[in-house]
Amino acid sequence: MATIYQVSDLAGVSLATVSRVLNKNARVSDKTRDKVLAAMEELGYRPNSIAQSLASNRSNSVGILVSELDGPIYGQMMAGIESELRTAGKHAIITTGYSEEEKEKDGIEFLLSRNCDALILHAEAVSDEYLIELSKGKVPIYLVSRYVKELKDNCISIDNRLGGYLATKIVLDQGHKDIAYISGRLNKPDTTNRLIGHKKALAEENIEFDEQLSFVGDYSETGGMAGLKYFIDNKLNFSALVCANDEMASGAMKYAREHGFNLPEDLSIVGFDNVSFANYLYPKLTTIDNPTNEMGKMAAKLVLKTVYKQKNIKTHNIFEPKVIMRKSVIIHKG
Amino acid sequence: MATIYQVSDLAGVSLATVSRVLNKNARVSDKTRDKVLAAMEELGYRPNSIAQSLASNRSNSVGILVSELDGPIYGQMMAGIESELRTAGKHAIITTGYSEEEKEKDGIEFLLSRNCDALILHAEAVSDEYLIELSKGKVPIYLVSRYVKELKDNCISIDNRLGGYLATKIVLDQGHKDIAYISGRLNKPDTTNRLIGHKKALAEENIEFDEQLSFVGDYSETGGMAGLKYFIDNKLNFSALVCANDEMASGAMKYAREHGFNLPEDLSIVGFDNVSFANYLYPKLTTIDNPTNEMGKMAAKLVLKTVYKQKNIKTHNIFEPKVIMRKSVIIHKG
DNA sequence: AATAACATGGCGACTATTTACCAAGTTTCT
DNA sequence: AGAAACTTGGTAAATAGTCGCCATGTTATT
Repeated sequence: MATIYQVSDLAGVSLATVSRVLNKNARVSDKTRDKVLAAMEELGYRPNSIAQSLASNRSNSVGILVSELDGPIYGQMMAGIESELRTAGKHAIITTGYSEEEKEKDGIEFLLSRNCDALILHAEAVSDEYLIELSKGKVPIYLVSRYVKELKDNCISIDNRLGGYLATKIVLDQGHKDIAYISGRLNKPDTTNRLIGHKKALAEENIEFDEQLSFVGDYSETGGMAGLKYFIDNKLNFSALVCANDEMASGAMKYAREHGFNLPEDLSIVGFDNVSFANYLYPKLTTIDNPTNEMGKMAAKLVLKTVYKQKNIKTHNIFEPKVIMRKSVIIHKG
Repeated sequence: MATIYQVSDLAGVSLATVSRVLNKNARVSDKTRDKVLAAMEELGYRPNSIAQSLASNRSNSVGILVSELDGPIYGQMMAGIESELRTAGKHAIITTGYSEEEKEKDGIEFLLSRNCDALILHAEAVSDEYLIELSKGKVPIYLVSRYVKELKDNCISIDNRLGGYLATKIVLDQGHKDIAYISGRLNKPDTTNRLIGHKKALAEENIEFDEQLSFVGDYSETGGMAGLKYFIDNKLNFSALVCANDEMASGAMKYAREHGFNLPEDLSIVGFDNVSFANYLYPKLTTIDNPTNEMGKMAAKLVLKTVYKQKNIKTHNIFEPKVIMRKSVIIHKG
């Protein structure tokens, strides 16, 4: 493989000039630049990114940690991150944490050992304290879909409180009064904020929040099934069900259908996230859009702006959830 | 960040010895190894992977090209690749080609410019010739879910002919005789092989393949909808539909339901791939499992074995598709 | 106790590039 | 014409390791 020495030889130009052409950090006359570029072309020169990294102490790579590679949400997030980084010539080193504390820490260690210039983390299991401590290190970290107050400028998240509010508002607007709620585990702020939003929507309609009509699931399909089973087994009265994510909504749908419900006639259901399969469910799931793709893009932009000092990049940290109306909610006939 | 010099200082040992400990390529007495490891620990030493790469001319990174980051298939494939590579301490640089020739080439160029030790490609748009040419370069390439005869040792693929055969066999076994088939575009061997399998299954039952009852789709939901529309508009007679992938099966289901079909009573449907949402469809889709996750793992193992010379790794190149029985096919009442 | 095998030290070359610096030459402007 | 601004050359240090060689010292084997 050709080196800059050979390029400088062939172009009849000094090493420094070749470097200047490569890095665009100093004036080079058009004539000499053309000579250099022609020489590179002729030699098929490709800068050795590893040597560049070593000398400049920059790896031009950004470490990405997601919970899964094959979940519908993470895929979109990665797609967003990768496309932004790649157009900037940076690359993504991707690894997974499987929502387990030890594995997330391992993954982060792994990324640090690869000399990433920054980390974009979708860490779920690791504590706020750990992240705060980590952020004191030399490698800047950015959090997607997680809000940690102390690191708020480096967080990209959605307004989960508003999301929870909107989800419940959908069924309220259709006249439902008895609304069951399946939450995720309450140890994450995302989850509790969705619940707070739910309660707020109820309060606005002067409906008292009924502890009995809420269930703590685990964001999985089976969690949704368990939740609906619980409500039915306890002979509770409800005409609508709001779930804190689409997986649980899907599970609830399955359980409902297996137990003689006609959907959506007998039960209106709202999900959260708007994952890709929400559109494949029957009936198509009404849900709240969680713009993970754009959040991924924004996280990447934040890195480009703050770490790589690119100009003219506009960023914002909080995204607004949007209502996606489909077929799983109907007007309450009461 | 600490360097090996500081480690060797602190451990009271030579540079060479530290390197020996790091690379495990020469005998080091337990006593000195412990001293070295203790020094590393104390300094928080982490080898600089970039300097290692430069000096050893190995980047320990493998470039991955997939068609999308957020498709159900590619996610599983990446998950398989990444987990294998990571346990071996190698890392994955992931990029996308969006099934477009130019973008795939760009992506490959990008990966080559990052000094990857090998490429694992799920390239769909690029020609066989291009890949063969590429394989003559210094960086070895491996193909997933694609079979190119000239590179067969570097290809991981499934037996699509058998898959197509099994898919059609499912409905034949339930007594169906009039079987429609929605194919993908016939420019890819995967697609034509599935069709060949379909024809073979028909032939075994002495059913003549009816050109009218086959439609060329594009592997998308709308392709499936268009296919079913075509069969219906032409007033063709069929009780079962075999689709060359799950997306098209899902589209056909939607179209069928919107046009008054009761599923699965009025039409039995078989998909192909067993993507994650197949289980969320209603009725749950009977399909052929395409073990992309394992294929990804196998591709990574192949790289570990052939590029990184790891021992005791067993590999094979062709995977067998399996039937996944669910609810979208019922016995033919006729 | 002699010899072989093993463990370690020390050195130097090598990897491809960045970065800073100063000097010298060339344009351009006034 | 003289000064200022721009362009280029040349050099050298720095980046953090790998790799191979040979000499020397230390154990183990017989």
